[in-house]
Amino acid sequence: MITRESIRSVLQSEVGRETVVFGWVRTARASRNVAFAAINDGSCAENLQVVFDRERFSDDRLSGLLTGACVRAAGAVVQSPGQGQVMELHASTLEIVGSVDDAYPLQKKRHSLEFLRSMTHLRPRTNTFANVFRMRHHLCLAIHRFFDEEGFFYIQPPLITSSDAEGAGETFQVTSMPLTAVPMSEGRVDFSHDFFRAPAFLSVSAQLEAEPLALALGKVYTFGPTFRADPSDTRTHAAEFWMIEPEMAFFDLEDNMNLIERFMKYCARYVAERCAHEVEFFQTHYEPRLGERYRTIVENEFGRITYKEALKSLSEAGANLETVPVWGDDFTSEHQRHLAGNVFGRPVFVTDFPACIKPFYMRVNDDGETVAGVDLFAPVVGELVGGSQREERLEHLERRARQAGMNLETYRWYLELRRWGTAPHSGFGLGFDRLLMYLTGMENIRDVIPYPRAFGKMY
RNA sequence: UCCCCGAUAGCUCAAUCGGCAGAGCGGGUGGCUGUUAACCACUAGGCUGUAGGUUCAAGUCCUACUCGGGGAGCCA
Repeated sequence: MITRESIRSVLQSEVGRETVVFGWVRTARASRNVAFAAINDGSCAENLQVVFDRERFSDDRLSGLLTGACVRAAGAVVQSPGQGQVMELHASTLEIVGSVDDAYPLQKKRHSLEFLRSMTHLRPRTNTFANVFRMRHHLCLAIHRFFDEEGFFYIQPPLITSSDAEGAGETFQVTSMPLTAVPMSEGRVDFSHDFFRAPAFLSVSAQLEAEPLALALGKVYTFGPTFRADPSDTRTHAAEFWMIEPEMAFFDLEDNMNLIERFMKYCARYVAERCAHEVEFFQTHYEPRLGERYRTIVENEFGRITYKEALKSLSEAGANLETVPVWGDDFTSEHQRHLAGNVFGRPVFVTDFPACIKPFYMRVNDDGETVAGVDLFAPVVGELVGGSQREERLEHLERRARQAGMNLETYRWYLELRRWGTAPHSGFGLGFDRLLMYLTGMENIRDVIPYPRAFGKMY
């Protein structure tokens, strides 16, 4: 058994005792009488300064104390006479657990995020990525806590599905057939030889699978990976990302929006409290207005306008925009940023979109031409959430599915939910990694995911 | 997929009109010092992304490609 105390624990404890720490050297420097090493073990953002008395430690023993080396140090926790830290470890023993050679790529100085992206195995050792991944953990917990406190049940939908979830994006196909010799029959792929004896895909959304659970358990949420084969090569798209998809029986669109807003406020408050050091770090190094962003989320009510009102607002801004949308257009990222950034200066809900630009499952409004859908646009990052009240009336749902050219037989189970004990219900989807971008200020989704998968690239 | 920008030492970047390849950091050596991305001196380190072309001369201009970044579209 390895005896060891985390640096987090050391820094939170009292001075005047012996301990043992392990960690990676961030910086090291030697003076005539003493040598210093700042070591970090990932348990917290702060380094522990370890001091070596040079009468006790020969030059030879200290020579392995290089940036990146993994070390074990034992000694006394003492008050630091220096300025930069409250306490430090006065070492009695030093062991180089894992040495480094001079090819170790991480240096004391700042590296570009692009450079670090090329080494996903090493970048967690930098302050930036350690902070991102620590916050990622806390945000996950915030999400589970929020839904638990709200009376939701956490469900795990299948990742392999038989449907290609209408409208949600391109799918990755899953097969056990050899691609070099795909069984064919009458010019078509013969799926009777495939693993499931039918085409199978990686899930692009858990919504359709979550609805039946909501119509039994009341309030449920999913939180897991989603796969999209969209050839979108942008800083906000990943081929594999995590989504939060709550689904609630007896929720109309307004209930839905209220929930989204409570969710966002809860997450921001939770992270601001639990990750105060990390938030401060990101504010200092990446987004000077991050604190303001948190305050805006927590303290202000989100904006709420309809698609129609948004169109009006955008046409008034006309000259300042590249394009002005007309009825039936989807909003571009420029429109989203304008509404959230310039018009409201805070996250804003846009509701009641034309039916023709939204999927078949969104509930048709009384006007017959719009649907009870909602998007949440945030300043800087654009669309964060997409949701809707679901169409619970069988005849409406069938009509819209037919209009969309869908094979009703494939969705028979989905339609049966409306045939037997249907109920008004709503839900939404939120991109977890984008939320993390919003709360860290990181501007590329590839910098908030440990091993990003993107169009044309596996890091 | 389209548009724009970029690629120079291990890293971050300079290099004027096309005219000798530079600095800081990191590495090595020495000095100084309870130091804080320590500091000072010296030192090693380069087929300027790849392949062609123009020119007396190309890091610099032209073409193609590769890789990286940003934007658009689509979405979360």
